[in-house]
Amino acid sequence: MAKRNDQASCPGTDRGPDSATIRRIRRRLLAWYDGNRRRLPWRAPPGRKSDPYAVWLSEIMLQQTTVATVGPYFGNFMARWPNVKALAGAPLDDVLHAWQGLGYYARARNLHKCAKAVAGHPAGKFPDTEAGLLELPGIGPYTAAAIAAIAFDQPAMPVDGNIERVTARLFGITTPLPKGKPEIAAAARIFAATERPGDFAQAMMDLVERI
DNA sequence: TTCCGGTACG
DNA sequence: CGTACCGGAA
Repeated sequence: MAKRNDQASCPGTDRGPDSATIRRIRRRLLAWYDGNRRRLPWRAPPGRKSDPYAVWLSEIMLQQTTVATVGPYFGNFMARWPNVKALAGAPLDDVLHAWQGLGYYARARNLHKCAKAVAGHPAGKFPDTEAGLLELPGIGPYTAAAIAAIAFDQPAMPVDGNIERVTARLFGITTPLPKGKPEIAAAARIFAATERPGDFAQAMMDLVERI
């Protein structure tokens, strides 16, 4: 990895926000988040460490359902299976039944499979890197980045359709999708390489509600 | 009623 | 790379 091979030889695709712009947007976004962050059951209070199990569980549920709907299900799961070991030890049928109403039952199966995989590890804990998380059942690129950032403060940025919209808005990127996707992804990625990756990710998520 | 969406799978 | 999954929202 001696040299960086960007698209300097490809005219028209090497655009990106300059560092001053990025710094300005960072400050603005974090300041906004510090004053407007949503209080969510799976979200740790400011300054406190979040529970990776809770973050993982919520992210899996939120893949397919709104915050309002997930709320009660998340509470039920946490009350019944407070940690990954408890969930791993539960009968699959119980998990599927508790999942009833959320849809995408393949994910409930993967949830259970993932819990068993994690609990089966020597450490019995979730991997704290994006790459490690990505290997687990039911965890794709988006969820791996979300958990890495929120639970472990790793420099990762989950990018879904909403984050794309927010990023495009923040950086004034007007290139229409899907053509502007690489440009937007590049901007979002720069965001992640900062000191408060978890807060950035959650700020982006919360900001969606205000756009 | 159509459209939308992370992930796994074909 | 396209499709299925399953409910909610438009």
